[in-house]
Amino acid sequence: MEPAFYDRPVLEVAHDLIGCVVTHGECSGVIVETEAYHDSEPACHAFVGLTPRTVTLFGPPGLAYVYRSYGVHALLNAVCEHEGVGAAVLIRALEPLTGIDLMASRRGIPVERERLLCSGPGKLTKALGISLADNRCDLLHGPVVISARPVGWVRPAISIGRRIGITKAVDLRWRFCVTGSRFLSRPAR
DNA sequence: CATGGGATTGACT
DNA sequence: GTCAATCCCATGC
Repeated sequence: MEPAFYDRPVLEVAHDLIGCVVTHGECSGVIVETEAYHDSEPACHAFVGLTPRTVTLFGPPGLAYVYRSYGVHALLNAVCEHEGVGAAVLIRALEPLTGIDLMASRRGIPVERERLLCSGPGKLTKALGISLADNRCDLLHGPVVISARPVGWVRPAISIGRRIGITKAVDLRWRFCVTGSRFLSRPAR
């Protein structure tokens, strides 16, 4: 992945991250679901402006923004657009690729339930062992790395719909999914 | 300094 | 379908 990849409109990056690979240690998976967030709309944490929590979102593109959701789950985002703009792509689901046994043990479910290992933003961070300690890590160099689409994922069919689990700006169609994937947090509509 | 609200999940009815 | 868990941090007094 080139550094300039993330220095683009967040909707383009959210679309183009579909099919790319997230790796942490021996575990990896293909991104099958993303959502875009931008400081111009109220569902984005950066909507409130520059605070200790949102400095990462306004920082340089290509860094990870990892935050705790509902006091329980760590959620992984890729910071986008120029420094000074608060925008990021939420990684919402992966199709498991490597380290599946370790993912299953971290998730506490059998490997046979592959479809459920990374089918949600909180599930995938738990499966890959990603935590708040990975906040602000460089996604080009790790520990959390996002790399380009592998063979067979060069032209994924992508469906677009509304974002999930939010109460503001609910009508924006800023969610991107691999059409027909069994690994989504929820089916595309 | 106290309060309240989540970019969720899993257990349960 | 409902609901609690659990913690960071923005906001307001």
